[in-house]
Amino acid sequence: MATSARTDGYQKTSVPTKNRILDAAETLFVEKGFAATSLRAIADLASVNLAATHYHFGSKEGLLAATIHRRVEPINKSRLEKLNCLEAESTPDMKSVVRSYLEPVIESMTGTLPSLIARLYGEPESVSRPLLEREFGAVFDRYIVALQRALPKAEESELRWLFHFSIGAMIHMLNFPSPPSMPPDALTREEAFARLESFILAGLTQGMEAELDAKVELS
Amino acid sequence: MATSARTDGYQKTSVPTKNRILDAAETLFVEKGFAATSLRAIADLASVNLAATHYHFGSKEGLLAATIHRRVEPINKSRLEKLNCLEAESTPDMKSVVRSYLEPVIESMTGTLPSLIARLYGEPESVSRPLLEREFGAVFDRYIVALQRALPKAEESELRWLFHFSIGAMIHMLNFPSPPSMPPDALTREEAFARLESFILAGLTQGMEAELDAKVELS
DNA sequence: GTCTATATTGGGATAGAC
DNA sequence: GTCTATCCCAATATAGAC
Repeated sequence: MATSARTDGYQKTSVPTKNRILDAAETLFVEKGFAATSLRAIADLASVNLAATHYHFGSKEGLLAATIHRRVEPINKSRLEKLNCLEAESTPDMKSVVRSYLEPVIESMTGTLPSLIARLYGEPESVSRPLLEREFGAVFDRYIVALQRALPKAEESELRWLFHFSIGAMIHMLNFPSPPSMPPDALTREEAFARLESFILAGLTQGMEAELDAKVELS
Repeated sequence: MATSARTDGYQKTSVPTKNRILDAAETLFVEKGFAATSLRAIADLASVNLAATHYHFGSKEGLLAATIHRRVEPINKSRLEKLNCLEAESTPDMKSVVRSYLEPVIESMTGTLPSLIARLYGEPESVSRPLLEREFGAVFDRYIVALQRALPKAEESELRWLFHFSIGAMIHMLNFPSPPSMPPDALTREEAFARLESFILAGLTQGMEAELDAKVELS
C-alpha cells in the first residue's frame, strides 16, 4: 500500500532505476533516433540522475544494446518456441512458419517496441550490423532451415534472399504503420499484419507452389 | 597560373563549393547517419570552410533536404518518364510497372545514393516523414493508378498496402545489400534486383493472377 | 547505488573582415 | 562568396561525497 502505489507525474521508485532508464531510452530512441537522443534527456524523462545511466550501462552504446536486447530476446524466444512446437507435430507449411515469425511481433506490440527494432535497422551499419547479427543471426538461420523443409524445391541461397526481403517488408511496416496518404488507423494492426503475411507468403513461395498445384491438377 | 591548377589532397576548385559540400554530406550521412554527422566533418571532407555550409544551405536540415533532393529528383523523373512511355503504347502489365519503378534505382546505383535513400527511411518520422512525402508522395500515387490499371480486380487500398510493403523490401535491400551471413558480393546488384523484382511481383499479384490463370484454364 | 560538480570535447550558428 | 574568430550551448564521461 502507501508509498509503493503512488504514481506522481511519471514513473515511481517502485520501478527499479535500471528499468526506468531503459523505458525512457526506448521511448526517446524510437522518437528521435539513437544519435539524436542525449543521455541527459533520457535521465530527465526517467527522473534519474545523469550519472546513473553510466553506472548501470557504462556508455550510451551499452544502453542501446541493453534496450534492444530487452525487447528482442522474448520475441525471438517466442518465435523459436512456436517453431519447435510446430515441427514437433509434423513438417509445418510455409504459412505456419511465416506466422510463427510474425505473431510474436504482433503480440509484443504494446506501443514502442516494434518501432525500436525498426529504428535499429535504420541506423548506419556500423551501429546496427553487430547488434543485429548478435540478436537475429541465429534465428534467421533457424528459419531458413524451417523454410527449406516447407519448400524443398527451393535453394537455400534463394530462400535467404526472399526471407531477407520479407523482413524488409515487415520492418518497413513497423516504421511506417500505414502507406503514404492513408490515415494511420485505416486498418488495425492485426489487419495490417494479415495483409503483410499474405504479401510475404506470396513473395516467398513465388511460382513454386503454383508448380506444385499444377502437378496436383495433372495427376 | 599556379594556384588554379593545384589539386592538393582532395577535391578542387573546379568543382563548385556547393557541390563539394553536397558530395561530402552525402558520403557522411550514408556512413554515419544524419544526426551523427557534424557540419564540421562535412566541411573538412569537402575542403570547405565551415561557414560555407551555412551560407549555401542555411542549416543542417536544409543541407539534408538538398542532399536528398539532388538524388531523388532524377530517379523519380526517370520513373515517371518510363511509366508514361509504357502507358503511351498500351496498358502495361504489373511486371513492366514494377520494373519501371526499380530500374532507375539500379541505374543510379553508383556508390552511395541508394544507401542515402535507405538511410532517410530509417530516420525518425519527425525528420523523414515530411521529406518523404514531398519527394515521393506524388510518385507513389501515380504508381497506384498504374497498378490499378494492370490489376483491375484489386482494390485501391489493398494495392496501397502491397506497394507499401514492396517499397519496404526494396529499401531493406538497399540498406543491407545481402542477407545475414552471406558475403556482400554473392550476387551482383542486378541479380539481387532480379530476385527482388520477382519477390515484389509475386507479393503484389498475390492470388489475383492465379485466379486469372484459372479462368483461362477453364475456358 | 545515488547524488553534485566538473572535466573535456564538440556541436550549430553568426559576426564581420576581406 | 569565402575566410577567421567566436558565441553559446550541449554532449559524454568521470571524480568523489554521501
